[in-house]
Amino acid sequence: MQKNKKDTTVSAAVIKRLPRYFRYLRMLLNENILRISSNELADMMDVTASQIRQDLNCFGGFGQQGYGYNVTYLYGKISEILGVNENYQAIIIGAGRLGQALASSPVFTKRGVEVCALFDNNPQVIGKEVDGKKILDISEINNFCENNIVDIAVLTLPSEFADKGAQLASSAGVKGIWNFTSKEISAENYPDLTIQSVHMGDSLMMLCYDIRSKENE
Amino acid sequence: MQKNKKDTTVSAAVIKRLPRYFRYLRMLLNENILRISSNELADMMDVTASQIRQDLNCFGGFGQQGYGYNVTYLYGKISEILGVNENYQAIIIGAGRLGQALASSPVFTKRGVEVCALFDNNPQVIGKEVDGKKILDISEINNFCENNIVDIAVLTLPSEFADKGAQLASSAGVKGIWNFTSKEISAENYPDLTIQSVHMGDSLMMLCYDIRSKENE
DNA sequence: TAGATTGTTAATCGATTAACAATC
DNA sequence: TAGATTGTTAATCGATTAACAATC
Repeated sequence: MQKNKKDTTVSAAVIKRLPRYFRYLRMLLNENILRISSNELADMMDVTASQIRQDLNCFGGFGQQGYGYNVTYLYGKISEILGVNENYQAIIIGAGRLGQALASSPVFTKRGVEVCALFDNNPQVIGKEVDGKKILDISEINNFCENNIVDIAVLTLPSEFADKGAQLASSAGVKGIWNFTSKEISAENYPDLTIQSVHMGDSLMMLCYDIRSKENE
Repeated sequence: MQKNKKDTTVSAAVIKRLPRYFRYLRMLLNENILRISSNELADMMDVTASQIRQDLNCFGGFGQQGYGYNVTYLYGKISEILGVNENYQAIIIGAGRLGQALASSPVFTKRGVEVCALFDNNPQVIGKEVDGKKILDISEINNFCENNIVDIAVLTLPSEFADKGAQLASSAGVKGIWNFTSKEISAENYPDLTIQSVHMGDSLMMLCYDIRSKENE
């Protein structure tokens, strides 16, 4: 079998930048800008044109010499790479304030992910609906996942139950975990799962660090 | 004036790792482990001992040859570096579901940051209290910040109002913005402010990418 | 064809790792 | 003192940038 560009692994550094390209390309589309050169985009995004060309070339030649990049086409390609068209289905484990906030936020729909249900163990919220999605009893999670395609489990339960949530998600057979707790989910414990942690707390601490170092200048 | 280690700028790569050290050290303290070598910590965290020693040495010699690191002391130092003891005060701009969720979450208190008020323009929520914090009318923001010390503004309003929120925060005189919208806040427009964006959506997209690339293996 | 801009190779820069002397 | 482990320098590795030939 021939090995083409798409088969080779792309470095994490590049992957991390893809969502940002996605955001900028969508902005350009919204502004009806249909053509852009790596230099123009580089100016907008405050990176080098070289980096943009290198990054995009990890996935294939999306541009055209002498012309630049067709924004619609490039946006489509990046969307494809990031799985925006896969229509991934997500469940939210932990229907407290954060879980409910996410359920009704555009963060999923904007990226082609759909929330199909929430789960909790609190009788006060079980049975409720958030943005048209039902909050079910946590004990129904396996049953639900057998009867519905579920790709992603979002962990929005208290940090002390993070691992319990991951176990539930794992045994329910999801492909990935989107972790909002402050605990790390050990990848070794869940070899079949892909895990992404938001770690909002880390972000807050970096903000505090930056504030302090600016003050001490 | 003598230039000491603390004055030299530390690379962003190192700073990004500090909150993780903070989390692991707190875990160790909770388990009453009061002494640790770079090798042991490296095993726990799945990084190299060399990296740990290099990272910590950017801020000073926190260890002791032949002994290792005193966990209590090191935790204190990292906390200090990250500003955990500064008692920073935060306001939340946008008291929708996400804003209210954050207001009542432990993400702030665990890191020594205090939420002192929320702001919104929706009469339905103005006057309400969340976890003991008042939701005030957005028009009172300047007045509030004049009469209270406010270091951080948390942006949890709809993305289309991100820049409006940043302007409000800026004119109210906060030091830093913690941005939860999907829009980027241009640092050039707010030279006096420190900005940290969570970009949850980017995290979700990377999760989707990883799921896809695992499937295509 | 001439001009523009990509795709790609080569050069540079920075970050990570290895090694070891200093020292508790 | 001997053993352990740091702090720090030197070597390696990877990521970013610069340069330019390919080509639209």
